Amino acid sequence: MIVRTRFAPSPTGFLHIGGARTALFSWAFAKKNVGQFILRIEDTDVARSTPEAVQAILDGMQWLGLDYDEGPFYQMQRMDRYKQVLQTMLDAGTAYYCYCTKDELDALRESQMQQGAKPRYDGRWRPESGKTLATPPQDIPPVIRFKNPQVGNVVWRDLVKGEISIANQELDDLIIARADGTPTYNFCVVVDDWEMGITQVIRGDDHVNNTPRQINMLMALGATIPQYAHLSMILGSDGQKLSKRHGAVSVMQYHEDGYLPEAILNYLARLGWSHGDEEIFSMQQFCQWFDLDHITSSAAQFNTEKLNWLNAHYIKLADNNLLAADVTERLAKLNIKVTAQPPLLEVIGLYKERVNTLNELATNIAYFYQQPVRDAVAAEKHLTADIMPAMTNLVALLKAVDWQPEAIHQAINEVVTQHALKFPKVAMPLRVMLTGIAQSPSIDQVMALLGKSEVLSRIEAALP
RNA sequence: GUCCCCAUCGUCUAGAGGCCUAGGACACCUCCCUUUCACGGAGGCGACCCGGGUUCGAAUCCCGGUGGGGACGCCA
Repeated sequence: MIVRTRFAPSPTGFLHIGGARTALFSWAFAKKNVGQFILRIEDTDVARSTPEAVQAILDGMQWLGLDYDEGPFYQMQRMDRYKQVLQTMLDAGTAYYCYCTKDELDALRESQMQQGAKPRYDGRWRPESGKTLATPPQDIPPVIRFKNPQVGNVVWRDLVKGEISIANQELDDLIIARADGTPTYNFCVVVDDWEMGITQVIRGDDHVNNTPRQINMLMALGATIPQYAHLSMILGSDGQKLSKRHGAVSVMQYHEDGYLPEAILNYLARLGWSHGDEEIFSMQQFCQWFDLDHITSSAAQFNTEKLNWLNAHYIKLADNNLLAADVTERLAKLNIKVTAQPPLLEVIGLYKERVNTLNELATNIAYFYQQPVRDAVAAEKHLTADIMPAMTNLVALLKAVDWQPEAIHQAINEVVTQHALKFPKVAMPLRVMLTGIAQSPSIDQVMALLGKSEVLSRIEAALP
């Protein structure tokens, strides 16, 4: 049988890091098994779904390179089909109308909670042989409920958590269609997973409790039951649950912040899954290795340091032309225009091994294209009066230098010797004068790239 | 409250009864490299939640406890 997996986000917000990992694992599982990966937008919550959110999800998937073989399907466009199935269930007696109002239900829930019981529908409109139902009120539009079995257990072997068993007694008759006739999530999922031929449902572990209900509905419909794999959640760096209010950020925010998709993907792959001691690998490699057996069943905490490490790694590997295009845009956002000189490709070559993010890369090289922003602490420490004679001397020497790193280095050395100093004693003030800060790559290389006239003018501007 | 799930260094993890004196990675510390900061290299610190069982032998299996998380919507 062909493996078919799906990612089924609801468009009520952006694609966040947890959703991205779920998508990644579903995608990888399909790739690994030469199957198909389907994208399905679960937009039945009309009140909260937005076209912007749909777009944000699509953008996120695209940025990460998570391509799908089918879809995106939109549940709102499948209404007719859901209603057909609903009618079938009504006819078969596996679903029924319920005339309870929301207020009635709220009151019921509250009293059950107060008694320490699990809040659940009490079945007052559930048809039973020998039971006489009240007369349906004319003024209340009914919802449709699924007639869940009341005895026995629902048991399935979860592909990551192992055998899970839940008693039907714990389940109530859930609403599968609202009073306005629109079907609800649990019902649409069942119909779609069934009709789209999903073989493995890979999703967040907050769906574990929905699974027995879905299995019951699938059985009521005579459908094939897919396998389930429930992924544990990703916690924020502080160990707390990620939520819209707390720490959850869009994957596109990582783009903004200067992370490469390769780094995000590699990081996410290792968050909850492992292949021995492997830490760094391509998506191609990941798709060959990926399996459900090596997924951790416990929650994982997000760790920016490790992401940074991976990002730094992938920046080192990245093509300079790609980095140049990206960094040019980032600099433009800072109102810095990249000019032909110094050559951006060379500047990037000098800096790509020293940064964690593309934003860092952009801000670190900004001084090549605008006057340096001087750090007060560095200036106070290194731009001391006693060094100025040497710097003045350096300017004179540099004017005659053939502008190559070696020659520049020699000129500095000459000043060092003449003034009986150590190399850093000259290099550090130079660094601050040219870059504004006390850290940079080899100063002669920086100077070579910056260009003779610019170097001279920056030093002279810094001289008393 | 009820049900479900989870538990190895600070963090991500390896671990399928003897290979474990518990391995790797990030972070941290030290040293080396050095022209500052990084990069890189070499070391170091650091964990099996607790208690019972099963077994010749348990991080691994079972039970209980504790702790954490999730679910209990006319949300998904």
